[in-house]
Amino acid sequence: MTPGGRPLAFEPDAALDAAVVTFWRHGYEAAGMAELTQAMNISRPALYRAFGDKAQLFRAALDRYIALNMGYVEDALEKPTSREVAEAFLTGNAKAVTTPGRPPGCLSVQAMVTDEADAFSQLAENRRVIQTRLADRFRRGIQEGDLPSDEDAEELARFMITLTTGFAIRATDGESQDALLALARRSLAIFSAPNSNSPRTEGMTHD
Amino acid sequence: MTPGGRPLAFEPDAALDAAVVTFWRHGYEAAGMAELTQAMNISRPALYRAFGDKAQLFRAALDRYIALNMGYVEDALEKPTSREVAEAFLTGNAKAVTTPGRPPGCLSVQAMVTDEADAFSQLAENRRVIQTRLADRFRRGIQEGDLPSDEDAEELARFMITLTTGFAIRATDGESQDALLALARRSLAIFSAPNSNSPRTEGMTHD
DNA sequence: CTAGTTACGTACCGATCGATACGAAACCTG
DNA sequence: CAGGTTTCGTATCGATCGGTACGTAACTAG
Repeated sequence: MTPGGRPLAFEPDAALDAAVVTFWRHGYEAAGMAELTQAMNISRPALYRAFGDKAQLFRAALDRYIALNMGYVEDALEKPTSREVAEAFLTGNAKAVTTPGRPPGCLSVQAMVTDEADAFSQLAENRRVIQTRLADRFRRGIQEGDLPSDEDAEELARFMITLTTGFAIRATDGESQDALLALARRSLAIFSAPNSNSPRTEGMTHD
Repeated sequence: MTPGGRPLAFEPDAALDAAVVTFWRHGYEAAGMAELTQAMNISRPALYRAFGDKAQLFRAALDRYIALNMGYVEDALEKPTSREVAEAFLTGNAKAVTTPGRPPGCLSVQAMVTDEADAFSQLAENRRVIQTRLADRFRRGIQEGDLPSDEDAEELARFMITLTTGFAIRATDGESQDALLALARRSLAIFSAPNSNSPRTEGMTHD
């Protein structure tokens, strides 16, 4: 059984890595099959046999991208305090989107601009999972007392995601890692000021 | 002289508005000529006669988009204090990227994800102009004393642009206007905390 | 009217898109 | 070896891409 047949002439993981880079650089639609096959150094039919169609290839590439390039999320979530979680999340992202030798920005953001419902929903789901885990972590922080009791965990998570999304686009626009790290650091000011649920004691915001 | 000839059968500005919406929704490359001509309700040759090629049409659409949908930038820059400038800029953007009846997000961000060097450089230039004007305004704020003397005007401007870029993507992801407005308000916490140039930035959590 | 000018849109261009048919080649089993 | 299985890549598919040639229609000037 399992007679074997002709063996593969390429390393699937290595080819997938090349696909990751291509999608990372160009997004989903702008990454053509011609460029993908050239980057992966395999023929077009070989790509379809190994990975299915373009949407399935993207799915596989996204999974590998997350596994290889978004480890900072897990690391951040394990930090002892909410502030350290936020700091690790933001600085980890700032570094990930400006890593020398890799495309600037974030595959998940580059490919968000697409009509393809498949790719879009996968990316939105990935974002939502991270945002939920951050919110859960901040909720724990409220319970443990390292965040004010009237803090809005969802809003804080939304703030984090919004910042990292911005980091990704800024990186593709050529922003330096140092500049993004400085922004990450200063963004933590949100932990040192009254939140939106606090009563308007200090006359800081006047709508 | 100038005998006239056959008159135009469509309103150029109305057609351009339709092009704006199409680029806004899909970005530069994903907006096909077929969809553009259908949205603009003119034939393909009519489009090329009136606007040149796709790149020129995009340029015209971008100019019109800026004129009609980015007025909040000018409004913000005229505010009396740096903090009010920032608040108006952020809230104005939050509203602009979630205006009912218009596509969510920002044309300038949607179209940033593209290989087309023409479109990309135009958008990058637009961003750079706004960022520079913000930085200039914040520099004035430092001179006038409404910002600390050790504040980094460039960094503050970078922070603003990064946030609004994030707002735009979050909007396309379905975030509500209220949620973005809350983020805009809370982002102003950066004005109430020591900046990165102050000695000993770390370890100042309130506890 | 005729001549000149400009815009009209059908029909089409070559190039590229994602995706495949198909015969040859490389492996295993017996 | 023969028979079965799997991958190989050339050559090609129809659809769509951005862009245009060209004959016709609508206007003005004389």
